[in-house]
Amino acid sequence: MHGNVNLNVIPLSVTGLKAACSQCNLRELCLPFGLSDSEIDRLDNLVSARRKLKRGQHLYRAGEPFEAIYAVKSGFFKTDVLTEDGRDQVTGFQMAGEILGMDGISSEAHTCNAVALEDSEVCLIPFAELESLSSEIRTLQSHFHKVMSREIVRDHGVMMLLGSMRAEERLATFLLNLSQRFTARGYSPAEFHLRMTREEIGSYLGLKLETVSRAFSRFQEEGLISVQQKHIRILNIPGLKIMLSPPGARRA
Amino acid sequence: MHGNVNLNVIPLSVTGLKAACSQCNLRELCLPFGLSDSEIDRLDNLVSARRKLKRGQHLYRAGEPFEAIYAVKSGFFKTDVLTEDGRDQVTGFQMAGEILGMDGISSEAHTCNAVALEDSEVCLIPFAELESLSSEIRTLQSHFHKVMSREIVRDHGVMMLLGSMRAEERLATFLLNLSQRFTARGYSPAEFHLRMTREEIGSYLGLKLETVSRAFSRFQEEGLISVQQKHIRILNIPGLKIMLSPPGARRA
DNA sequence: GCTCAGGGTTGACACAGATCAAAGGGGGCC
DNA sequence: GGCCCCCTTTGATCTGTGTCAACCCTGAGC
Repeated sequence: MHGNVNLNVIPLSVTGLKAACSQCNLRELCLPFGLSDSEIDRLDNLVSARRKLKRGQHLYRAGEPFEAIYAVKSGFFKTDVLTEDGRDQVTGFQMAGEILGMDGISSEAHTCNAVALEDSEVCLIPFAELESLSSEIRTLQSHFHKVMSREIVRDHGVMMLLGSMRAEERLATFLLNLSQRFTARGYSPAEFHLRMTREEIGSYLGLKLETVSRAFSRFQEEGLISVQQKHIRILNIPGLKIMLSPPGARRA
Repeated sequence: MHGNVNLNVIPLSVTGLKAACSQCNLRELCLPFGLSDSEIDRLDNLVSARRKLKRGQHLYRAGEPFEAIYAVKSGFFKTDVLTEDGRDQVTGFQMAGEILGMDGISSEAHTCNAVALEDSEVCLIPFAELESLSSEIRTLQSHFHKVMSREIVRDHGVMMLLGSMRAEERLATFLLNLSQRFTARGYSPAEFHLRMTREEIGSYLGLKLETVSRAFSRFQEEGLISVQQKHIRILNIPGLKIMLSPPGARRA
């Protein structure tokens, strides 16, 4: 049902049909973390398919039946939720090694939309089979629980950000978080391309796009970062970290 | 390690040492949901102890080692997270049948504080044993995953609230959410006591206590609710629901 | 190479909610 | 039963961010 468009457009996606966690350089970040070689082989049988998405394509939409979770193999995603009255809120950005779709477990239907922000590839993990296997492999069960729990902790961090930080603190937190996640994946901590628009950043941070833009400009004026459209270079990481405390505390 | 103070103060808490999910009127809301009688008996062996807390006592604190999750048997809790610079953010309020502590799974240490807002009682569920049992009882495993997922979905709702609602929409959402949860527990949908202060409500909703107080006053002027300190009566539930759309959409 | 559309930046102004301040009121504790 | 502290309410003012608007830049498509 899902994926037809994609398969038509990119027949070569069959190349990667076998997911092969055992061969994947993300396995230490992703679901296989902590498993033995033989356990990873069993996980390989479960993670049976990949799916390629073009920029702008939906991986799933709110309301669709939930059947699988997804591990980002490459690329970049956003998730967002909509209210009846049309407002939407970006709830997260996901990069390689991160898991998408766990919100759907509770009601057996997805509760948010997941959209590729660049051409991307995901590994499809059928959820019923994951539950079966995790009741046999205790390390897998335990690690999956940790992945879900980490999502809860991450959400609490976002609540903190939205509930009690000012605009520049939010943006600094966001940039440092990206930096840290890129670093964990072997990329530069200081230089990266944003895959999302100012509006999407704003939605995630509870700000309007103009406020995001002004905060970028201000950081640039202060020599903390250099911004050229979506290309960001962090010039002064400690300086950015100082932005995380409220202005009062900073001057004191 | 934890709980010493409590045990010293209230020796009678031993009364409830055996938790007995099978006898609990919350079992349809709580972890045992969907289990057969014989499965519930096995869960009973696992949920081996209860713990009583006086108002203001901590169930756990950020940084403490994580060993168990807790089901609220009676009473009312808040959870909050702190930043280094001393700001805190209430991340949730928990009532009977709800599960506390899942944030601690990921790092094997609690990442937030849980505080009783009134004299309360929880059932202690040792996590390692829960994982063991859930790999044997598939319905338990599946239900536990749903409970964690529901927490993620709830967090997304809070992110939506914090990221894109105005003060009165936030408070209306909050009141309707409480109303709905009290209803599910057999209490009145329209009349209840708030267990938390205006400041705690404000922290949860990303507002200052004065703003919360003013929004209460405004709802009262408009005849939507009646407020006497912590006693709330909702007079016009449909009217409150209309507050959930932004003012522009309301008048249109 | 030009045009066009969508994203981004910047400025002026408005306003929701924060901040500061002062005064009531209720519940817990002695 | 009385006192005191904390919570709450309300008013006045301030300010960070939203809103509205104009313009610029860049990259895609013709």
